[in-house]
Amino acid sequence: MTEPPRAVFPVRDASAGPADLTLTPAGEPPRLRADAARNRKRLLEVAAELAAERGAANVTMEAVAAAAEVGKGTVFRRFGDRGGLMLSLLDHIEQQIQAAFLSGPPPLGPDAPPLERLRAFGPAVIRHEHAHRDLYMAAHREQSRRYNPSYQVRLTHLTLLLRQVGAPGDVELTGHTLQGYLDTVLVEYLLTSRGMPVERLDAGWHDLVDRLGTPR
Amino acid sequence: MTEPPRAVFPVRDASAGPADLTLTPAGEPPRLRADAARNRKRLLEVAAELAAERGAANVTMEAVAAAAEVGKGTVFRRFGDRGGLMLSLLDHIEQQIQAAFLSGPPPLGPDAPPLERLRAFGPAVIRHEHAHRDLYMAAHREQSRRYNPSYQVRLTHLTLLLRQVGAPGDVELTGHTLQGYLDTVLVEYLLTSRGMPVERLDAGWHDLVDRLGTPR
DNA sequence: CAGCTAAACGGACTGCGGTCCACTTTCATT
DNA sequence: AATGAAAGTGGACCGCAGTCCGTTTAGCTG
Repeated sequence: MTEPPRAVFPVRDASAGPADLTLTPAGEPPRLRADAARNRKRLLEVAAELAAERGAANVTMEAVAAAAEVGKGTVFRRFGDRGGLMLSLLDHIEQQIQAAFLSGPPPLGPDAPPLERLRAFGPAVIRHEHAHRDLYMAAHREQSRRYNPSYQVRLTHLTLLLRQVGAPGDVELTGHTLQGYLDTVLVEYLLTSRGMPVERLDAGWHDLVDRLGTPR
Repeated sequence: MTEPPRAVFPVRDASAGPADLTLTPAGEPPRLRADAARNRKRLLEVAAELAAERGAANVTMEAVAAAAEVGKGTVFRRFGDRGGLMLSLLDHIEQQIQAAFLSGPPPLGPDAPPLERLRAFGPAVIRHEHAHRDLYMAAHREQSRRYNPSYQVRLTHLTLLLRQVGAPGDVELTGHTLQGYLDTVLVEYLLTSRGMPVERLDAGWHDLVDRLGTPR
């Protein structure tokens, strides 16, 4: 419960009515002391290594501490809990897709018309999450902080696009609905347990966007 | 990992294409030995008591075992893990709402036209989940088994109704989308953390159903 | 009713997440 | 350079989920 705000894009909220999201305290991280910063970096590196070699689900806090040659308390002080560590690991990966839809090339990025961006969003996220499912699932398991900064960024983005395409109704709720469709656990369940081809999920997304996004 | 199938309504699946859901092994519970059955019952009673008095989140497996005067191993043998116990506790509660929409009075039950049932479903579930949020949240925390029998029952019901109202597109995926909107954690977040009035969620549901359910 | 086997039982044991607190280090101030 | 306080550190410690295995018991079979 001590972890400084995650390195999520600042996102000055250009939309979202009552959504002043207290979750991202907005100020930049309260600078760490030199030794702390060094340790934080080492911990993340080591944790990423361990996750790569034995799967994120099998990374224990103790192992991370040991491999980084610090005390266990240090890991907890820095990341709060296991969920915090996983979220921090995810940050890096999450930034890739954030960059893609906030400032990348069309059809995802800002140079495409809103409807196209909206349609492209789903397939991109689905593939991204699937590619990094190990970490996403592990982070999910520690449900502390669902509705974390990443979620908020995606939500803000979706509601913005929805407004731009003239979506009717309660745009914020529609955003949550769309996010629900992209939920990692659901996607993984459909792809893996139910064996759906990813194209079917894509089609489902396009349908959803068409129905929820168009002015009717 | 030993828990016998939950006491969910058999639900001879009248719809659901590739949904032969292996999750509910369909056969009735492989009868327990007399002592085991007795203990199972005691354990559930005791667990419900403890949950009522100290909150489901604070019920430990050991405490349940102790209060029921059995060994810890017995609790685990019976319910597999904490998630299994919580799910079993929820069963009882879940059956109430299942009964309501499978065989209760209109507008939820079978004597109302499908579109009305569909529209009534959301508000009913939202209120139900909210009323029992303690258990739903606790059960959720043990994410082992999301997409459990209860989920499947709701899904089957929703897809059936969707077909009856002539919903276009991929009805199974639409069912998952609707379920996503009713996800306990999301609902709780919106109601509690975001302070939305429940009527707003109701309205969102009606909108969603209208948009996804009507033939366009 | 005796005998047998699969099921159930109990509780010691392990491993991990998370807390606590006495001690050390950084770094701003003067 | 000295110094004081805030920040950081490490590791013993705690509680709980989940496992393991030697013992007990239900309940069939003859």
